[in-house]
Amino acid sequence: MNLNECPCSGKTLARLIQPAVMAVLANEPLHGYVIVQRLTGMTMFQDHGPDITGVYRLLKSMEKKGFVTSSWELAASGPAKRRYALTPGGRACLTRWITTLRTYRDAVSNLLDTAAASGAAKTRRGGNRRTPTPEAKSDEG
Amino acid sequence: MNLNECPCSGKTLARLIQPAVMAVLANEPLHGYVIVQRLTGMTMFQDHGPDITGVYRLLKSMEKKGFVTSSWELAASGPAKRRYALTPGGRACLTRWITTLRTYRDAVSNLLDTAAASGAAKTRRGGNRRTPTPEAKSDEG
DNA sequence: GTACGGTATAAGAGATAGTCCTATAGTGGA
DNA sequence: TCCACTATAGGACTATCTCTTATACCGTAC
Repeated sequence: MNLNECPCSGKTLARLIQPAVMAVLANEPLHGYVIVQRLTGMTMFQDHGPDITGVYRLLKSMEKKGFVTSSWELAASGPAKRRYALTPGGRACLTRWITTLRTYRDAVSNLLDTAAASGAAKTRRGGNRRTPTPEAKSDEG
Repeated sequence: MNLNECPCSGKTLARLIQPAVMAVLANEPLHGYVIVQRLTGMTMFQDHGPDITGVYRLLKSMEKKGFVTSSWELAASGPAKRRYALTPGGRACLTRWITTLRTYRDAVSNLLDTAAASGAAKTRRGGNRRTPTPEAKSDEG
């Protein structure tokens, strides 16, 4: 029982790299490496950043699905870079993601309410502040 | 390119079954089947409900990790039921989940902002914000 | 002139999580 | 007997994610 190995630590909260990549690509075509840097600055990857291999792998699969296109960029100096751009299909996917994310955020809030109402959060004593939440009036607890 | 097979459809938005199960178990010990029914009523599983096999599988793994305990309940009629109860360790995990979920909700909001700001949501017309992207003038290929 | 770190891409192997299909067992109704 | 509902669960598969390792180019330090 090591809570640091548990998903509750927040380390493995993912499954959202796809929309995150699409979101940064929606602004402008970028190289994989730059995408990773952008993602690293995002809230969802705060301290650790996404796995680089995973991002490249994802970009490959996204290209296969037609969500992005890529082209090699040969600069005068430095290694070749692959430049990824969002396709109209990818943009449609991102648009749908936005709806999904709203639902998701809602679901997480709902889950938070359920969890908080269960009393699991009451580890600390000293008067659980009677939050004026709507469920305060329900006859539960 | 079938968006119905894409995670953006919201079908595969999961990874949160664990805290959901813990949240419903925090109130009272329950049978697996009842847990599934409770989950089905939650926002995050609105229309489809969780996979039953997955929930039983999860409960097993949670027991192995020490987050729940189980005991067989032999009623006068009907098949034997396994009754799951949250352990103190499981409760600690749930408490941590609450913090994680807040962070997660925050991250999703942040991602929503990024995605919405990218203009992906602007499927409707109404004057596309004049954002002459830098690569509009460079002809890279 | 090579060792090191940064930029840039990517495959292999494995872990984890979740879904679909199937199997079991008891109860009750048509 | 067949079917539906309650109740639990394994097998096989897929998707996703991580860890390790590999490559190639570049600049700087020693």
